[in-house]
Amino acid sequence: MVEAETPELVPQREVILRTAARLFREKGYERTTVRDLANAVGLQSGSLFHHFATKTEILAEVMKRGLDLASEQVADAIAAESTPDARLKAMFRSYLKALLSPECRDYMTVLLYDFRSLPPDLAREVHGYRTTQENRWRAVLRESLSDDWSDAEIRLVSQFVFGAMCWSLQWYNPSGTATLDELAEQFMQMAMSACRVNDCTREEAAKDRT
Amino acid sequence: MVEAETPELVPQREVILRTAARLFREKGYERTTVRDLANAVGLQSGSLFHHFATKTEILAEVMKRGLDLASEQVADAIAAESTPDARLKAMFRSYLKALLSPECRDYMTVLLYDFRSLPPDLAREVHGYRTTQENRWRAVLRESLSDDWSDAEIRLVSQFVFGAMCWSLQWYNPSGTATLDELAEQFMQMAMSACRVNDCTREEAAKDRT
DNA sequence: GTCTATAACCAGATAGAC
DNA sequence: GTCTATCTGGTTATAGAC
Repeated sequence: MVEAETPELVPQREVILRTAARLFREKGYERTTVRDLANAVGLQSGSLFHHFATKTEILAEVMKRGLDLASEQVADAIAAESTPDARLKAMFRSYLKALLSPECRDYMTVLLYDFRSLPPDLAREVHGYRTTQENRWRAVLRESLSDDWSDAEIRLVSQFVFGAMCWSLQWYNPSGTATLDELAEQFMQMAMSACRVNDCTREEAAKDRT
Repeated sequence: MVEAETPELVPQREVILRTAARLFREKGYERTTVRDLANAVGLQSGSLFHHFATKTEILAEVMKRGLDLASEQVADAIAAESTPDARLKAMFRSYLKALLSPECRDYMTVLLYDFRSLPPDLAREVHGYRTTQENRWRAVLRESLSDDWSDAEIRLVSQFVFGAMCWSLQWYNPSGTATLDELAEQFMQMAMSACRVNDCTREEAAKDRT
């Protein structure tokens, strides 16, 4: 049905989640009251609890939504490439672009900053979600790097490069001079070199051993 | 005086700040009550306000203390080296080691996560502190990279490599297998290669132009 | 599904005795 | 400097009418 595209028919639950992501990013989860959120979507505070049982449930949904949105974009970009090296480059490029895209940015920033506000059961759930994704991205790295890299080494490289990318949520300004595409290109190159030069180091070490 | 070294003579204000850093890191600033903090240092909640005017003042002090502690260690490490390249390597190594050191880690994590809880005036103050430091580190980068790098390019590289380092606060586990020295060495190498390979890219681009 | 009204609780900060 | 006692206001969540 075409009606599904009209803004008026976006389910109220979705509107609440989108608004929550924006407010949580701006003010932090703890400093955003259910009254703030309700008013921002044009409701009274009590009405929110018809859609969500607790405030923390909203938080967890925002985080999982962020992970879903980002992983979908990255998975699509990877699937479009046919060589390991091209897949790795596509992963880096699309990961940064997905993180900083207007659709994802609020959700992912909340995931980054407000993790400590989740109660233990929801924390486990979200953490599981996140781990699943990280393992997927590490598999792409593994595929492209030489065979003798240990799991620990792969993990270290991925912590370095994905850390650099995630950190962009701290400083990225959408109204800055560089376009998102340019930024993604340059970050991809730095990420590739962080991987490759580690390869060089290993080759030198191997030479030393012979 | 030797007495200054005995634990009993550490000023109460210091004890409060140290404890606050630890609690804020564990539970987040907003979820740590003044009662939690007071009890953790063996006081009643009202007594805290003899040492600090407001809860946010404690937060700002914790953040500035973290920046001071880290920058001191990095500055010392840089000062001990005599070539630009050695200074750059020393900066990367010491920055990671300082961030993750038991003395700094709590403070710096609070700076990272709880920035949004600062009222505007304190936010400006802490942000100024932070900018001053970042400019110092960028000067070390500039000194070691070829002359034709623009300010924007320097900024991008520093955002990448320092982002990767800061992100370690998210995942670093002091009781893990690798020592902090090993970790710092590997991160330093990846950071150096992210800088250098950007140099290679530029050389290729220069060749293309001729 | 949304509203109004409110329950039940907990927060930061203050005042004055010691 | 620390304590006790308390003020004031804000918080999540619920109940029942519409």
